Order: sequence, then structure tokens, then C-alpha cells
Amino acid sequence: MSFREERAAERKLNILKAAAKLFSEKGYHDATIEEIARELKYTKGSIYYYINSKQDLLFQCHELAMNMLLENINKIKESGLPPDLMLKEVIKGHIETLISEFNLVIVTLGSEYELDKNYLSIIIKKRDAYEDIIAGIIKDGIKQGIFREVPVKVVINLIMGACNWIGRWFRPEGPMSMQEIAQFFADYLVQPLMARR
Amino acid sequence: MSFREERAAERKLNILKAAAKLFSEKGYHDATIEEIARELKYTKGSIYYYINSKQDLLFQCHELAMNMLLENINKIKESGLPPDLMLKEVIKGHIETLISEFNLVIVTLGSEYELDKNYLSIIIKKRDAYEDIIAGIIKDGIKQGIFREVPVKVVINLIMGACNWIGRWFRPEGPMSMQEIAQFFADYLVQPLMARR
Amino acid sequence: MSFREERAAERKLNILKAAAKLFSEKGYHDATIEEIARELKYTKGSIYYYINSKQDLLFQCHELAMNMLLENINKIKESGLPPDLMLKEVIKGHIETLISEFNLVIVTLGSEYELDKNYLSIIIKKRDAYEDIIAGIIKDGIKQGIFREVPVKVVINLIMGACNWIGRWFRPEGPMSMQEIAQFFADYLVQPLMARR
Amino acid sequence: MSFREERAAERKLNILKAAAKLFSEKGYHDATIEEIARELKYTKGSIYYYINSKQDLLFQCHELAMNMLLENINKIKESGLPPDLMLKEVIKGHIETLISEFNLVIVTLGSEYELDKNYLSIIIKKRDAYEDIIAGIIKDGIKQGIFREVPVKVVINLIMGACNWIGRWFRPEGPMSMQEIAQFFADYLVQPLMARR
DNA sequence: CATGAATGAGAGTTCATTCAT
DNA sequence: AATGAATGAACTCTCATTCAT
Repeated sequence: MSFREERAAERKLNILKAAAKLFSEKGYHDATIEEIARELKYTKGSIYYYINSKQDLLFQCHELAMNMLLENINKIKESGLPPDLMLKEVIKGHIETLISEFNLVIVTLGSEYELDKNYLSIIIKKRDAYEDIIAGIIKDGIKQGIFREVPVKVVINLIMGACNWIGRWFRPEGPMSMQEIAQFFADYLVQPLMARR
Repeated sequence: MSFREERAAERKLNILKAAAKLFSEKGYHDATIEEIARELKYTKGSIYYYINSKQDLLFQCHELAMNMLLENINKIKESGLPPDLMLKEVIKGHIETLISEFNLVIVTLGSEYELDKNYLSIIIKKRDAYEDIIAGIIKDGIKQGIFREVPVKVVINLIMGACNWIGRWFRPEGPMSMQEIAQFFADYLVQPLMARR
Repeated sequence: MSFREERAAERKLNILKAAAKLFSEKGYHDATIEEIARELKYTKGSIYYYINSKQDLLFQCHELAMNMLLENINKIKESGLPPDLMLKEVIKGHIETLISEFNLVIVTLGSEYELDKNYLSIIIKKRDAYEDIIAGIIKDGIKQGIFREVPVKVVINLIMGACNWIGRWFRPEGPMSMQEIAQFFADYLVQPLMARR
Repeated sequence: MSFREERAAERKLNILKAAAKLFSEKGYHDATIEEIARELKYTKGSIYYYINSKQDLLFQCHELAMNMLLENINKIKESGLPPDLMLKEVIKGHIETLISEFNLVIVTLGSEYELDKNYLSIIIKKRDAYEDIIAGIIKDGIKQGIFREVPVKVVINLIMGACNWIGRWFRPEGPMSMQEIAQFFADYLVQPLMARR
């Protein structure tokens, strides 16, 4: 990558982050291109040198966030941990990514219907891949007798809901740290899966 | 209420439901007043005979939904059940209201930042009242030794997240019925609260 | 006039006065039919039993005001006073009508361009008649050597301007009464007309 | 000021003048943004690149006009003329500004109630400053024994009314020129102020 | 007589997007 | 690479007016 391209890529990333911030604060529609530009001390027109459209911007936010989540889960998948511990790691990693890349991930979680059909199907594919990995872990656990029999999809949705909702209420200045919350959620959500001995 | 007033109230409710449907399908911004009118075979202007503004419409959807949830939880609070069973009833009731009044409740859960400050504060007050009742039940359970010690707020957020997320994935034609899901969630989410004996 | 017609006429006058009040307070456009109706505890629809259109309402305000002014000046014309005193009476009468029928007259003086062409031409005819009478008095005075030679039209416009502007600043609670102002204006405005001896 | 900024300022002034023309011809409400745009061969939307709102446009017309009048009167105040001649100069200057910047000034004189409270208070402050200067001149004249004792405010209102009304009837093609009218008004309106010797 | 209800034409305004420079 | 300027489509909202009951 040439110097020029590098600089362009960097600027694009900045635009993405500024967009994500505003999208997550005010919603896709109420965040205007003008505001995004102002945030970066660009002018409205200049932005269009780097992006194709506002939709495109939204899509790339979604994509970036999903890639982060996928990267994280793939690492965990390789860890060789037993299913219950592995699932806990997944939950903790999910929450930690969610909070540390707050703006980006919140956009993904809160603006589905704003995405055009074509873009949306790409994102959904990634999300499905993500959930499939989780499903694999749970099924493993069941097969090994560590987890009891459960409707896997439903459990995943339950877990994802609990975790994703964190974006709505988490405040860094609150009484529990990100790590404490992540640990608490992991324990709370995995426990009912465990088979009785 | 006179015949006239009754009919007017009914029409207003219809408008509210049509609005909720479109808001939940396309989001607040992308649902236009014109579409809402078309849905009801009204004209754009006529809608404004019943409402003050689009914001107002959104607000009233929120309010209607919150009132339904509050009505439900208040009934359960009076039931005299032990905390664990009561909490399960709350979860089941929440999910059932959510699904049967899908559009309305989804609007409430998914469009916070679209609401003007003044309106929002009213809704937040209602939501706080709702969560306070749940907090009361959990604290009761802890006091009675039925539930273990937990950070109450965090647990509520966990439960609410899991439940509210249902709006994102539930399909009536899916393998589990609304009641089955509600029961499964209630059991799954209450179990980790139980004190070990 | 039958009882019914009488009542209708009375109500129409009330509507006219309410309209005049609102027109003068907020301007023709910003005063809505709804407000006029509310002022009279009618409903929007009912108003239309008595009037044809909002334009019509405006026109009739204009006409009523002009008729009052004409009635007044015609009485003075018959008085047989010498021109200078007669002109002073006209000025005083004009100002007193203006103030005591404030709303009505203000409408006439401040919303010419709101009137449709057809309506406007009728009002302008009346105004011309009014000014012609004043012109007659001044010309008389010149002929009799009481007034000096002046461009009559210009003087009339000067006098009318000074008087009509009163609607913009007069406050009944101010330091001078209506009569004092009227007398002061009459003296001030007639003096420069007097021929030197 | 750069070339670009200069052009932008010029365009803004054009918009102001076009707006003033239409406002004075048809009144604030009946003049639409679309018409103003059409007058300048712009599109409706483009206008908003230069202004914030229609109200803003009206306000700026008011302000521009008041600034012209103030500039004029301030120059005269410095002239060192005796009060009677100075007052005549003020009247002439007022009339000449009024006529040569017809549209702008007429807007100011005829659309008070169209201005929002906040805007209006700014304009009223300027108008008060203007009238205070005139008041100063008259009081000077009284103190020097050149003018007789009069209620100053009332006289100012009388003079302003006579002058401002000119906008309603002046036609450049009429028998008297702007200068002749201005001179006539100045003489006519100052004479009754003079102390008798 | 009175009115609740409905209508539709039109206004102001916003904003993503484009483009010449 | 950047930007000031312009555009037009779309949207919310208002209100005089009509009409069945």
C-alpha cells in the first residue's frame, strides 16, 4: 500500500468512526453528513471523496463491527477449552468488544431496518456465521453431557439479547466495571445450561 | 362517553396501531405520515385531525405500550405468589404482551433516541416504575432467602435484555409457540437466582 | 327584519368584531378561522353559516370601518364651519373613530395587500370619496384665502399618514388622552396651512 | 474579504432585496420562498444555502433598513446645524432613504406582527435609538428657545407617521419629485414647532 | 342551526448528493 | 484533494373550506 493509499485508508477509518459515533448517539437519520464532516473538520463535499453514500457509511460500520466480533470468536474457538468455559469466554469477549467498540457495535445492533436489503443480507450472513459458531459450542457441550438438552437457537437468542442490551444501560462510571459485568453475565447465562449431576 | 367520542377514540387507536406497525417495520423516520394515512385509507391531512404531530404519534405509541406492560405487572404484583414464581409470571407476562402487541411494544423498545426530551422523560419514568416493581420482587426473594445475593439492577437489565430481544427474532411460525418460549425464558432466567440449599 | 334575521345580523356583527380584533392583533394570515370561532365559542364549521370566506370577513371589516369614517366626515361637512375649523374637526373625528373603533380601523389601515383585487377596488373607492371630501375643504380654504396655496393631495397624504400612524403607538394608559392627542394633532397639522396675514 | 466571500455577500444581498420586493408587494405570508427563488433564478432549496428561515429573511430586511436609517441620521447628528435645520435634514433624509430603498424600508414599516418576538425586540431597540436621536434634537431646540414647548414623543410620532405613510402613496411618476416632497414635508412638519417671536 | 370530520392544496424546510473549480 | 454552491426530492404540517348528519 502506497503512502497515499495508506493516508486515504486512515482517513476513511476516521470517517467511519465519526459516523459510528453520531449514528449511535442520534440514530442514522438524525446524524447528518454535515455533522459527520464537521466532527472531522471536513466539509460536506469532501466526505464524498472517501465514501459513496450515507448508506455505504452505515454498511461499513456494520461490517467493521461484525468483523471484530468474528475475529474475537474465532480466536476463542481455537482455544481448546471445554464447552462451558469456552461459552463463557465467548460471552465475555462479546461484551468486552461491545463496550470497548461501543459506537460501532451499537450501530450494528440498533439500526437494522435502516440498511438497504442488499447490504443487510451481507451483514446477516456474518451474524449467522457468528451464531453458528456459538451453536457449535453448545451442541458440543450437549454431546459431551456437560450441557443439558435445550433448544439451541432459542438459548443463543436469549444470550445474545441479554448481552446486546448492555449497550442500552451500561455506563462506565457505574458501580460495576466492564469486566465484572462480563464475568457476571457469563456465569449467570451459562449456569442454566449445565447438566445436573 | 358518547357514541361520537367512542368512534373518535376508536379511530385514534387505529391510527396509533397503524403508526406502530409502520414505525416497527421501517423505523420512525422512514415511516411517513402519508403511508400511515394510506394504510387507513385516510388522507395525509386527516391524520392531523387526530394527532398533533408525528412526534406525538410516536410518543403515544410508547405510552400505550408502557401502560400495557404496567397494567400486566401490577396485576401480578397483587397475586401473592412467592418471589420466584412471581418473577416467572412477570417474565412470561412481559413476553406475552411483547409478542401479542408486537408492533406497539417494539416501537417502545427500539426508538428511544427518536423521542424528544420531554416526551422521553415521561416514558422513562414509566419504565423506571416498571423496573422498580421487578426490583422489589427480587429484593423480596433475597430477603426471604429464596434468591441468592445479586446486583439487582444488573440482573434486571440482563432479564429485560433477553426478553426484549425476542422482538428481533420471534416468528409465530417458528418451532416453539409464544407460550413455550415464555415458559422457557422464565425458567432459564430465574434459575441462576435461586439460593443453593 | 324578522326576529331570525335580526339574530343572524347580530351574530354576524359579532363575528366581524372578533375577526377584526384578531386580524389587528396577529395579522390576517396568522389569525385563523378556528381562533375566530373559538373567541365566540363557535366551532369552525358554524362560522361558515354566516360568512362566505375568510376574504369576505376581511372585506367586511374594511367596509365597516370605511363606512364609519364616511358617516363621521359627512356629518362634519354639513356643519357650515369655516374651512380651518372644519378641517380640525375632521382630523379630530378621524382620530377619535380610529381609536374608539381601534380593531376595525387598524385592519383597514394595515392589510391592503391581503385583499383580493375586486374587494380592494370597492374599498379604494370609499377611501377616495373620503379624501375627496377633505380635498374639497382644503380647496375651499384656499379659495377663501384662509389657507395658503399647497399641493392638496400631498397635504392630505401627510395628514392622513400622521393620523393613521396613531394606531401604531397609541396606548390608552399613556400620558395624553385620546381627546388631547386629537386636539394636538388638529392644531399641529392645520397650522402650516394657514395663510400669513 | 476574499473574492469568494464577496460574491457570497453579494448574493445574499440580492436575496434580501428580492425578498424585500416581494414582501412589500404581497406581504410576508403571500410571498413564498419559491417566488423569491424564482425571481433570482434560483431553486427553492438553494435559497436555504444563504438563509436559515423565512423569518430570518424578514428579520434581515428589517435590520438592513434600520441600519440605513441609522447611518443616515448619525451623519446628520454630526453636522452641527441648528435644531430646526437639523430636524429638517432628518426628515428629508428619512424620506429619501425611504423612497430610494423603498422595498426594504416598506417591509420594516409594515410587517411588525410578522416578526417573532426575539427578532422584533432587536428591531425595536434600533427604532428606539433612532427616535431617541430625533428626541434629542427637538429637546435641544426647546432648550435653545427655537422650538416651543411640545410633548416630544407625540410630535415624533406625528412626524414619523406622516413620513412613513409616504410608502403607501408615493409614485415616482407623480407630479412632485422625491426631493420636492421631502422638502415640502420638512417645512410643513417643522413649522408648527417654531417658537413665536 | 350547528358541528365533527375530512380534505387537499400548498407552504417551509431538510439533506444527501453532485459538480465545477 | 478539497470545497463552496446548488439542486430537487421528500417530508411534516397548516388551514380554509366543505358536507353529511
